[in-house]
Amino acid sequence: MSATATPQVMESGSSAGYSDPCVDCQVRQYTFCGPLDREEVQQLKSILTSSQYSSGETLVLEGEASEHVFNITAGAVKLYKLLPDGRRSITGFLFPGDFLGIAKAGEYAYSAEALMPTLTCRFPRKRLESLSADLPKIEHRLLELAFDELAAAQDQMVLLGRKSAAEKIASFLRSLSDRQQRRKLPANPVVLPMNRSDIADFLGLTTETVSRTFTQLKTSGVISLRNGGMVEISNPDALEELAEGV
Amino acid sequence: MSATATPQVMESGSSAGYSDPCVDCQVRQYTFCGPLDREEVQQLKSILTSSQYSSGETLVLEGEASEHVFNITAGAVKLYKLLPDGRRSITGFLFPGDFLGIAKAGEYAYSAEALMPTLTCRFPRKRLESLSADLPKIEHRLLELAFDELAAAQDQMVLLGRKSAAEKIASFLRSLSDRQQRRKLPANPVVLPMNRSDIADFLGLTTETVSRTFTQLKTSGVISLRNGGMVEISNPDALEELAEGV
DNA sequence: CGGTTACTTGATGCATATCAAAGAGGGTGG
DNA sequence: CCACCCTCTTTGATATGCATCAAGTAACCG
Repeated sequence: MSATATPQVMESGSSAGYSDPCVDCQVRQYTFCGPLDREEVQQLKSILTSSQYSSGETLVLEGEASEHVFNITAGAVKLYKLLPDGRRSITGFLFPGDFLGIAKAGEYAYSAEALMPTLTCRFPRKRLESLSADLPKIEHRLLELAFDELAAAQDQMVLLGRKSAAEKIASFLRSLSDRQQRRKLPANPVVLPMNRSDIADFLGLTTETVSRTFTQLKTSGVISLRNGGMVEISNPDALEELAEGV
Repeated sequence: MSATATPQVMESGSSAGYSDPCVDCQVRQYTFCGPLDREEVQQLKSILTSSQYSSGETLVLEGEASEHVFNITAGAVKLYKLLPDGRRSITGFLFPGDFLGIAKAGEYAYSAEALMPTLTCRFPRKRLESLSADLPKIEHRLLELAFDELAAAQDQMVLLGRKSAAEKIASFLRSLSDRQQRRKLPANPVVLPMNRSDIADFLGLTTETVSRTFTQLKTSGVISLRNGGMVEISNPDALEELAEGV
């Protein structure tokens, strides 16, 4: 297993007279930086590193000491865990505004890999923790985010444990569409930065079943497949019904 | 769908000259009350209600306004979500020391039902939140607990998405055994307060498959079944290997 | 002790996995 | 700029693990 990639890094603490990346940040409202005032953001900025990863690069490895936490500011990331024999489970996809760095006993609980060129704000865990001691707003917001993620994890358990292949794909597309809307992007078409095999490992299926199910949904007029890995939801109501398992 | 049960309640804020239930609390170290000092615990106690539920009683219903959060102090609880057609997914089991009350947009994300006579400390969410504003230790601890739960949720996703029936049962037994140890109970035998159908809905299987798999594990000498829903782990190494999917 | 519920076991079926190979892009070097 | 190659996706044929359907058996409780 290779070591975590060392990404190209742009130091950001220093001044340059240009516009402030945190003030201009398009995703701040979604992150733990959201509730902070101008001065508090400056404190955060002083410990943050802006780092970029190219497609396929690893951000963190499961089991590594969790020295950093990240906010995704652009791109997309997959989180995954491996069984000893190579079986893989993708436990989530991250998009701009999402948080990365869940740790258990000081080690990352999963590996994370960029699905496309990705930008992050990276914080040394220790320094963020000391800062949080002074700024309880940070932990309050992190707790909100953690509860949201827990609720999403529950939904994913229902999906994995009790939904059919078609229901899984429908739920997946709806969820991505919803997340696009939360980021103020159009609900349609749904952009898929991940390949069929990633989707399969996220939904507990195989590549072939994912492909066949896409074809079925296409044939039945619920979706249509566009170039560049995009999916047009032609019949949102039908997709919704399928997803909810009616 | 019936309303949430109104449990028998014992007011605890009042004094009685007896020993203090919070000071004596055996599970405090596991809960968000853990890091508080004597005086802070008194503040918590003033907003808490001790409530008990009998087997089968509902603590909270998915979709209800989440007015309370709970610490389980005795007994056992199952958390579940339903699909419209009745399919059920059990998303977790709670034991003494565990926290209940994950909410999304002010509504419970799941239903919770007692598996046996169960005691809880129940806190009005609003009042706990205002108290947390003064006692950042509470949110800090809650965040730790939420991260632990998120890590556990990731493991459950691997289990549901990629493990065989035998691996699921083995992982399940190991996990219950570990949790017994964390509560300073013997690792063996494993006590199962839930029935086969609950286990099935937790592992994404059917009752029949759970039963057959128990029989297999028994036949192959990995476990043996005891009275009162207890399982003796006869060969912990074999169980471990199975669980990890080697 | 009878009735009820939970558990186990057996026979069969099906949704999805597996194995296999044929398109479809997409990038690169000639 | 085109031809080739590599990877991803789709489609087809077959296999299988678990679900479903169906009884029997054990445990529990009034």
